[in-house]
Amino acid sequence: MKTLSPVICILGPTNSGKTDLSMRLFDEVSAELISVDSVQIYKHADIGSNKISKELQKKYPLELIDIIEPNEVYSVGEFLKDLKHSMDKSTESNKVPILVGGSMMYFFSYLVGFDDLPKSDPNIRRKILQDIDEKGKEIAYNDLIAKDPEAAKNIHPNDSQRIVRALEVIEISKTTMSSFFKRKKNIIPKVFPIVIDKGKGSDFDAQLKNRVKDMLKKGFIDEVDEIIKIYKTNQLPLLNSAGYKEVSMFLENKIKKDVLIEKIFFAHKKLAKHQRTWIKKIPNLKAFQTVDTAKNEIMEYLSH
RNA sequence: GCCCAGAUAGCUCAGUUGGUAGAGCAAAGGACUGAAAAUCCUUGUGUCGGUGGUUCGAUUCCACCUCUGGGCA
Repeated sequence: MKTLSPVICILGPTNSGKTDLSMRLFDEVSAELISVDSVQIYKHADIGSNKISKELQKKYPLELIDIIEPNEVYSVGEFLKDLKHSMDKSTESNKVPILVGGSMMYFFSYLVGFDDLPKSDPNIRRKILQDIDEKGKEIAYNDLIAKDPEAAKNIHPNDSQRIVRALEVIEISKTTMSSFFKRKKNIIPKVFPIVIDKGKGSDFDAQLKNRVKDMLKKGFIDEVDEIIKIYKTNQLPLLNSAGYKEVSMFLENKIKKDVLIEKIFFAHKKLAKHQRTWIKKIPNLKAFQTVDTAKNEIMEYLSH
């Protein structure tokens, strides 16, 4: 039996140097880079999700990017399965898995735990959504209180997305959603999770703004236009994500070009804020402000 | 120089038939179990441009002033 390799996790808000750090580690250790990113998962979503260039990808191959079409359903559950495969692969080839990315719920589920709820069923979901459309979400929420008061307690009456999900789980499983909740701990023998964040402030804002300008220069708008043409719809989860939503609104003439940059910038700032809120909840993270200090500490950890 | 329209929260603006004001965006904090870069929750004192006047009371009416748009010379 092989000795288990330690697992390095690099988390952090957008624009913090995660990718940089992962590539520099790759230069020095025999590693498998694995993306933890709910948008880079998608094919065609390159510029807006800040994927590294095709050129760099040759030198730094990334697992779990470009694995699904934007019109396919994907979610945390799928991700955890895919992640397991990628990790197994890297263990077999004696490489250190380096998980890097900004999808904090994915990281949270991997590091803290996740339960086997039934996966979403499009037919049942459609039925529930239709019901809400006809009768309103108040009725749906009351329905949830009746069927699963425990779950309802933790869901706000306005949060229709969660109400739908809870009703869906009940419908599929014929039991309550809360009965699944155990936060079953994943067993990770050796894991070294770190967060890199240079902090908010004017530097962060300025860099983020430049990054957004860059995206537009590289053809972000064309990218979104292309995606809408290929899949013949703009009703895709991808087009709801930070930046993609704004560009798609621009293409529908709902916002003007001169405010587009600002809107995308704000969307990304909000994303960073949301990511930081998640990060506070993840236990045992080692925090770093610069790529250098983080890299040194990780190298030191790996040398034992 | 004249005429018109503005000046209200960090930004864009609403409003008060005179009783000191509120939306969206931004900001701050938070929730989060198969859409999660999603979805949702909480938080609003701001010389209501300045100075005077009328009034019990003015951000609201009046006068003048300053500034900003636009038009005419």
